[in-house]
Amino acid sequence: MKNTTNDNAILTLGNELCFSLYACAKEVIKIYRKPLEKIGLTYTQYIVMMTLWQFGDMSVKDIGEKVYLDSGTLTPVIKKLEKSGFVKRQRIAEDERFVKIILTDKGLKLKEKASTIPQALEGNIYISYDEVVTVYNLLNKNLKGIKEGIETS
Amino acid sequence: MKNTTNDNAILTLGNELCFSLYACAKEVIKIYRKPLEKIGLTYTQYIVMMTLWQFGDMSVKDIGEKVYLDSGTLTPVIKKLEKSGFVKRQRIAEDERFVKIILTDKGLKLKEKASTIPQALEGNIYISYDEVVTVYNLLNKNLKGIKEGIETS
DNA sequence: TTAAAATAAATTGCACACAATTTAATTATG
DNA sequence: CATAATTAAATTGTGTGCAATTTATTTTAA
Repeated sequence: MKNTTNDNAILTLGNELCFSLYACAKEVIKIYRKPLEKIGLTYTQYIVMMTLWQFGDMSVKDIGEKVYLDSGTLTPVIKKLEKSGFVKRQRIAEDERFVKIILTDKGLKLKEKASTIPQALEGNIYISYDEVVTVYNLLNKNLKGIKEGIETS
Repeated sequence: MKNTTNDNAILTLGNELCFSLYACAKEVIKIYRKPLEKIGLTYTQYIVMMTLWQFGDMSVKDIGEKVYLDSGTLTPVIKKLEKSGFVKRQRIAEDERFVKIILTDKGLKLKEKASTIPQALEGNIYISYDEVVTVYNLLNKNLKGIKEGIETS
Protein backbone atom coordinates (compact mmCIF):
# COMPACT_ATOMS: atom_id res chain seq x y z
CA MET A 1 0.00 0.00 0.00
CA LYS A 2 1.87 3.04 -1.27
CA ASN A 3 1.64 6.21 0.75
CA THR A 4 0.76 9.09 -1.58
CA THR A 5 -0.24 11.80 0.87
CA ASN A 6 0.91 15.33 0.19
CA ASP A 7 1.47 15.80 3.89
CA ASN A 8 5.06 16.86 4.40
CA ALA A 9 5.21 15.71 8.02
CA ILE A 10 5.76 12.06 7.14
CA LEU A 11 8.74 13.00 4.97
CA THR A 12 10.35 15.01 7.74
CA LEU A 13 9.77 12.21 10.21
CA GLY A 14 10.86 9.65 7.64
CA ASN A 15 14.12 11.55 7.38
CA GLU A 16 14.60 11.19 11.13
CA LEU A 17 13.58 7.53 10.97
CA CYS A 18 16.21 6.93 8.30
CA PHE A 19 18.90 8.09 10.68
CA SER A 20 17.51 5.99 13.53
CA LEU A 21 17.56 2.94 11.25
CA TYR A 22 21.13 3.69 10.23
CA ALA A 23 22.33 4.19 13.80
CA CYS A 24 20.36 1.33 15.34
CA ALA A 25 21.48 -1.15 12.67
CA LYS A 26 25.12 -0.19 13.22
CA GLU A 27 24.90 -0.43 17.01
CA VAL A 28 23.10 -3.78 16.98
CA ILE A 29 25.54 -5.26 14.46
CA LYS A 30 28.37 -4.06 16.70
CA ILE A 31 26.99 -6.33 19.44
CA TYR A 32 27.48 -9.30 17.13
CA ARG A 33 31.09 -8.53 16.22
CA LYS A 34 32.95 -10.27 19.05
CA PRO A 35 30.89 -13.48 19.23
CA LEU A 36 30.97 -13.76 15.43
CA GLU A 37 34.73 -13.28 15.42
CA LYS A 38 35.02 -16.28 17.74
CA ILE A 39 33.46 -18.54 15.11
CA GLY A 40 35.39 -16.87 12.29
CA LEU A 41 32.69 -14.77 10.64
CA THR A 42 31.94 -11.11 9.97
CA TYR A 43 28.31 -9.97 10.07
CA THR A 44 28.06 -9.93 6.27
CA GLN A 45 29.50 -13.43 6.08
CA TYR A 46 27.06 -14.48 8.81
CA ILE A 47 23.95 -13.41 6.89
CA VAL A 48 25.25 -15.15 3.76
CA MET A 49 25.81 -18.35 5.76
CA MET A 50 22.36 -18.05 7.39
CA THR A 51 20.84 -17.82 3.92
CA LEU A 52 22.66 -20.96 2.79
CA TRP A 53 21.72 -22.83 5.98
CA GLN A 54 18.07 -21.91 5.51
CA PHE A 55 17.64 -22.30 1.76
CA GLY A 56 20.49 -24.60 0.75
CA ASP A 57 23.04 -24.11 -2.01
CA MET A 58 22.21 -21.26 -4.34
CA SER A 59 23.63 -18.82 -6.88
CA VAL A 60 25.30 -15.49 -6.09
CA LYS A 61 22.34 -13.72 -7.65
CA ASP A 62 19.81 -15.56 -5.45
CA ILE A 63 21.86 -14.92 -2.32
CA GLY A 64 21.99 -11.26 -3.33
CA GLU A 65 18.21 -11.04 -3.50
CA LYS A 66 17.88 -12.52 -0.03
CA VAL A 67 20.48 -10.31 1.66
CA TYR A 68 20.05 -7.14 -0.45
CA LEU A 69 23.61 -7.12 -1.81
CA ASP A 70 25.00 -7.19 -5.35
CA SER A 71 27.88 -9.20 -6.81
CA GLY A 72 30.22 -6.27 -6.24
CA THR A 73 29.91 -6.86 -2.50
CA LEU A 74 29.15 -10.58 -2.51
CA THR A 75 32.00 -11.83 -4.71
CA PRO A 76 34.77 -10.82 -2.29
CA VAL A 77 32.71 -11.87 0.76
CA ILE A 78 32.06 -15.33 -0.68
CA LYS A 79 35.68 -15.68 -1.73
CA LYS A 80 36.64 -15.15 1.91
CA LEU A 81 34.09 -17.76 3.01
CA GLU A 82 35.70 -20.09 0.46
CA LYS A 83 39.17 -19.33 1.81
CA SER A 84 37.86 -20.13 5.32
CA GLY A 85 36.59 -23.46 3.97
CA PHE A 86 32.89 -22.86 4.65
CA VAL A 87 31.73 -22.89 1.01
CA LYS A 88 32.80 -23.95 -2.47
CA ARG A 89 32.10 -22.03 -5.68
CA GLN A 90 31.07 -23.92 -8.78
CA ARG A 91 29.92 -22.79 -12.23
CA ILE A 92 26.61 -24.36 -13.17
CA ALA A 93 26.95 -26.67 -16.18
CA GLU A 94 23.51 -25.84 -17.63
CA ASP A 95 24.24 -22.13 -17.58
CA GLU A 96 27.85 -21.13 -17.14
CA ARG A 97 26.93 -17.57 -16.20
CA PHE A 98 25.79 -18.74 -12.79
CA VAL A 99 28.08 -19.62 -9.89
CA LYS A 100 26.53 -21.95 -7.35
CA ILE A 101 27.65 -21.50 -3.76
CA ILE A 102 27.82 -24.85 -2.02
CA LEU A 103 28.12 -25.47 1.72
CA THR A 104 31.08 -27.67 2.69
CA ASP A 105 30.95 -30.06 5.66
CA LYS A 106 32.78 -27.43 7.66
CA GLY A 107 30.23 -24.82 6.59
CA LEU A 108 27.35 -27.07 7.54
CA LYS A 109 28.87 -27.87 10.92
CA LEU A 110 29.30 -24.16 11.61
CA LYS A 111 25.51 -23.87 11.83
CA GLU A 112 25.50 -25.42 15.30
CA LYS A 113 28.17 -23.12 16.65
CA ALA A 114 26.34 -20.17 15.11
CA SER A 115 23.12 -21.12 16.88
CA THR A 116 24.49 -19.44 20.01
CA ILE A 117 25.09 -16.13 18.23
CA PRO A 118 21.65 -14.61 18.98
CA GLN A 119 22.52 -14.93 22.69
CA ALA A 120 24.82 -11.96 22.12
CA LEU A 121 21.62 -9.91 22.21
CA GLU A 122 20.88 -11.06 25.78
CA GLY A 123 20.67 -7.94 27.91
CA ASN A 124 21.06 -5.73 24.84
CA ILE A 125 17.42 -5.46 23.76
CA TYR A 126 15.67 -2.57 25.44
CA ILE A 127 12.18 -3.04 23.99
CA SER A 128 9.67 -5.77 24.84
CA TYR A 129 8.99 -8.90 22.84
CA ASP A 130 5.76 -7.43 21.49
CA GLU A 131 7.58 -4.27 20.51
CA VAL A 132 10.25 -6.29 18.69
CA VAL A 133 7.44 -8.03 16.79
CA THR A 134 5.90 -4.67 15.91
CA VAL A 135 9.12 -3.13 14.63
CA TYR A 136 10.05 -6.29 12.78
CA ASN A 137 6.71 -6.44 10.94
CA LEU A 138 6.68 -2.75 10.04
CA LEU A 139 10.26 -2.77 8.75
CA ASN A 140 9.58 -5.83 6.62
CA LYS A 141 6.41 -4.23 5.29
CA ASN A 142 8.37 -1.16 4.26
CA LEU A 143 11.25 -3.22 2.90
CA LYS A 144 8.85 -5.26 0.78
CA GLY A 145 7.34 -2.07 -0.59
CA ILE A 146 10.71 -0.64 -1.55
CA LYS A 147 11.78 -3.92 -3.17
CA GLU A 148 8.61 -4.14 -5.26
CA GLY A 149 8.82 -0.43 -6.05
CA ILE A 150 12.30 -0.92 -7.53
CA GLU A 151 11.34 -4.07 -9.44
CA THR A 152 8.43 -2.33 -11.13
CA SER A 153 10.20 0.95 -11.89
CA MET B 1 14.15 -0.77 31.11
CA LYS B 2 16.44 -3.70 30.47
CA ASN B 3 14.90 -6.92 29.25
CA THR B 4 16.18 -9.78 31.39
CA THR B 5 13.81 -12.59 30.43
CA ASN B 6 15.25 -16.03 29.93
CA ASP B 7 12.86 -16.57 27.07
CA ASN B 8 14.87 -17.47 24.00
CA ALA B 9 12.19 -16.36 21.55
CA ILE B 10 13.06 -12.69 21.81
CA LEU B 11 16.69 -13.45 20.96
CA THR B 12 15.75 -15.44 17.87
CA LEU B 13 13.38 -12.72 16.75
CA GLY B 14 15.93 -10.07 17.69
CA ASN B 15 18.35 -11.80 15.36
CA GLU B 16 15.82 -11.49 12.54
CA LEU B 17 15.11 -7.88 13.48
CA CYS B 18 18.82 -7.13 13.28
CA PHE B 19 18.85 -8.22 9.65
CA SER B 20 15.69 -6.22 8.87
CA LEU B 21 17.33 -3.14 10.38
CA TYR B 22 20.47 -3.73 8.35
CA ALA B 23 18.58 -4.25 5.09
CA CYS B 24 16.01 -1.48 5.63
CA ALA B 25 18.66 1.08 6.59
CA LYS B 26 20.68 0.28 3.46
CA GLU B 27 17.66 0.45 1.14
CA VAL B 28 16.37 3.72 2.57
CA ILE B 29 19.80 5.33 2.43
CA LYS B 30 20.03 4.23 -1.20
CA ILE B 31 16.97 6.40 -1.92
CA TYR B 32 18.89 9.43 -0.71
CA ARG B 33 21.99 8.84 -2.85
CA LYS B 34 21.00 10.62 -6.07
CA PRO B 35 19.36 13.72 -4.56
CA LEU B 36 22.27 14.08 -2.12
CA GLU B 37 24.76 13.79 -4.95
CA LYS B 38 23.06 16.76 -6.63
CA ILE B 39 23.92 18.99 -3.67
CA GLY B 40 27.40 17.48 -3.31
CA LEU B 41 26.96 15.27 -0.24
CA THR B 42 27.13 11.59 0.70
CA TYR B 43 24.72 10.27 3.33
CA THR B 44 27.41 10.30 6.02
CA GLN B 45 28.35 13.86 5.13
CA TYR B 46 24.62 14.75 5.20
CA ILE B 47 24.09 13.58 8.78
CA VAL B 48 27.22 15.44 9.90
CA MET B 49 25.94 18.61 8.23
CA MET B 50 22.47 18.13 9.76
CA THR B 51 24.09 17.89 13.18
CA LEU B 52 26.00 21.13 12.62
CA TRP B 53 22.90 22.90 11.28
CA GLN B 54 20.90 21.82 14.30
CA PHE B 55 23.41 22.26 17.11
CA GLY B 56 25.95 24.71 15.69
CA ASP B 57 29.72 24.40 15.59
CA MET B 58 31.05 21.53 17.68
CA SER B 59 34.02 19.22 18.22
CA VAL B 60 34.66 15.97 16.35
CA LYS B 61 33.98 14.08 19.57
CA ASP B 62 30.59 15.76 20.08
CA ILE B 63 29.59 15.16 16.45
CA GLY B 64 30.60 11.54 16.94
CA GLU B 65 28.27 11.15 19.89
CA LYS B 66 25.36 12.54 17.89
CA VAL B 67 25.90 10.42 14.77
CA TYR B 68 27.34 7.28 16.41
CA LEU B 69 30.70 7.46 14.62
CA ASP B 70 34.29 7.64 15.89
CA SER B 71 37.19 9.81 14.72
CA GLY B 72 38.42 6.98 12.50
CA THR B 73 35.38 7.52 10.30
CA LEU B 74 34.72 11.19 10.98
CA THR B 75 38.19 12.60 10.34
CA PRO B 76 38.27 11.69 6.63
CA VAL B 77 34.56 12.57 6.19
CA ILE B 78 35.04 16.02 7.72
CA LYS B 79 38.20 16.59 5.67
CA LYS B 80 36.12 16.03 2.55
CA LEU B 81 33.49 18.48 3.81
CA GLU B 82 36.34 20.95 4.33
CA LYS B 83 37.65 20.36 0.81
CA SER B 84 34.11 21.01 -0.49
CA GLY B 85 34.13 24.30 1.42
CA PHE B 86 31.21 23.51 3.75
CA VAL B 87 33.19 23.54 7.02
CA LYS B 88 36.46 24.72 8.54
CA ARG B 89 38.50 22.83 11.13
CA GLN B 90 40.08 24.71 13.99
CA ARG B 91 41.98 23.59 17.09
CA ILE B 92 40.45 25.01 20.26
CA ALA B 93 42.83 27.38 22.05
CA GLU B 94 41.72 26.38 25.56
CA ASP B 95 42.33 22.71 24.85
CA GLU B 96 44.40 21.91 21.81
CA ARG B 97 43.27 18.30 21.78
CA PHE B 98 39.89 19.35 20.45
CA VAL B 99 39.16 20.29 16.86
CA LYS B 100 36.12 22.50 16.42
CA ILE B 101 34.18 22.04 13.20
CA ILE B 102 32.82 25.37 12.00
CA LEU B 103 30.17 25.92 9.33
CA THR B 104 31.27 28.25 6.52
CA ASP B 105 28.85 30.58 4.72
CA LYS B 106 28.67 27.99 1.97
CA GLY B 107 27.91 25.30 4.51
CA LEU B 108 25.20 27.38 6.12
CA LYS B 109 23.63 28.18 2.75
CA LEU B 110 23.55 24.48 1.90
CA LYS B 111 20.92 24.01 4.60
CA GLU B 112 18.24 25.51 2.35
CA LYS B 113 19.10 23.29 -0.60
CA ALA B 114 19.17 20.28 1.72
CA SER B 115 15.68 21.05 3.00
CA THR B 116 14.30 19.38 -0.13
CA ILE B 117 16.19 16.12 0.51
CA PRO B 118 13.42 14.44 2.58
CA GLN B 119 11.19 14.71 -0.52
CA ALA B 120 13.26 11.87 -1.93
CA LEU B 121 11.19 9.68 0.37
CA GLU B 122 7.98 10.72 -1.41
CA GLY B 123 6.38 7.53 -2.72
CA ASN B 124 9.03 5.42 -1.05
CA ILE B 125 7.46 5.01 2.40
CA TYR B 126 5.17 2.02 2.56
CA ILE B 127 3.95 2.36 6.15
CA SER B 128 1.54 4.96 7.55
CA TYR B 129 2.47 8.10 9.42
CA ASP B 130 1.42 6.51 12.71
CA GLU B 131 3.50 3.46 11.93
CA VAL B 132 6.53 5.63 11.17
CA VAL B 133 6.04 7.28 14.56
CA THR B 134 5.82 3.87 16.24
CA VAL B 135 8.99 2.48 14.63
CA TYR B 136 10.84 5.73 15.20
CA ASN B 137 10.02 5.78 18.93
CA LEU B 138 10.84 2.12 19.48
CA LEU B 139 14.18 2.31 17.63
CA ASN B 140 15.19 5.38 19.60
CA LYS B 141 14.17 3.68 22.82
CA ASN B 142 16.37 0.71 21.97
CA LEU B 143 19.20 2.92 20.74
CA LYS B 144 19.11 4.89 23.99
CA GLY B 145 19.31 1.67 25.97
CA ILE B 146 22.31 0.41 24.03
CA LYS B 147 24.08 3.76 24.35
CA GLU B 148 23.56 3.89 28.10
CA GLY B 149 24.47 0.22 28.41
CA ILE B 150 27.83 0.87 26.79
CA GLU B 151 28.49 4.03 28.80
CA THR B 152 27.94 2.20 32.08
CA SER B 153 29.81 -0.99 31.18
C1' DT C 1 21.19 -18.69 -37.89
C1' DT C 2 23.97 -15.26 -36.49
C1' DA C 3 24.44 -10.59 -34.78
C1' DA C 4 22.33 -7.84 -31.07
C1' DA C 5 20.34 -7.67 -26.54
C1' DA C 6 20.24 -9.48 -22.06
C1' DT C 7 22.08 -11.60 -18.05
C1' DA C 8 25.33 -13.25 -14.09
C1' DA C 9 29.78 -12.55 -12.03
C1' DA C 10 33.70 -10.26 -11.56
C1' DT C 11 36.38 -6.04 -11.53
C1' DT C 12 37.34 -1.17 -10.55
C1' DG C 13 37.19 2.97 -7.95
C1' DC C 14 35.49 5.53 -4.28
C1' DA C 15 33.49 6.17 0.41
C1' DC C 16 32.60 4.63 4.58
C1' DA C 17 32.97 1.83 9.36
C1' DC C 18 35.55 0.28 12.95
C1' DA C 19 39.21 -1.89 15.90
C1' DA C 20 43.71 -0.93 17.22
C1' DT C 21 47.47 2.04 17.48
C1' DT C 22 49.84 6.48 17.49
C1' DT C 23 50.42 11.35 18.49
C1' DA C 24 49.77 15.39 21.02
C1' DA C 25 47.84 17.71 24.80
C1' DT C 26 45.80 17.89 29.44
C1' DT C 27 44.83 16.24 34.01
C1' DA C 28 45.67 13.49 38.07
C1' DT C 29 48.68 11.87 41.50
C1' DG C 30 52.56 10.56 44.31
C1' DC D 1 56.52 19.48 40.35
C1' DA D 2 57.33 15.64 37.51
C1' DT D 3 55.62 11.51 35.82
C1' DA D 4 51.76 8.56 34.92
C1' DA D 5 47.17 8.22 33.36
C1' DT D 6 43.71 10.09 30.48
C1' DT D 7 41.76 12.12 26.55
C1' DA D 8 40.82 13.85 21.51
C1' DA D 9 42.21 13.32 16.80
C1' DA D 10 44.55 11.19 13.47
C1' DT D 11 46.46 7.10 11.34
C1' DT D 12 46.55 2.24 9.84
C1' DG D 13 44.67 -1.94 8.14
C1' DT D 14 40.79 -4.77 7.04
C1' DG D 15 36.13 -5.42 5.37
C1' DT D 16 32.23 -3.97 3.40
C1' DG D 17 28.76 -1.36 0.02
C1' DC D 18 27.68 0.30 -4.30
C1' DA D 19 27.75 2.50 -9.00
C1' DA D 20 29.77 1.69 -13.28
C1' DT D 21 32.20 -1.12 -16.30
C1' DT D 22 33.96 -5.49 -18.15
C1' DT D 23 33.83 -10.36 -19.32
C1' DA D 24 31.68 -14.51 -20.46
C1' DT D 25 27.62 -16.81 -21.61
C1' DT D 26 22.90 -17.30 -23.10
C1' DT D 27 18.75 -15.70 -25.28
C1' DT D 28 16.27 -13.01 -28.65
C1' DA D 29 15.22 -11.46 -33.16
C1' DA D 30 15.98 -9.91 -37.59
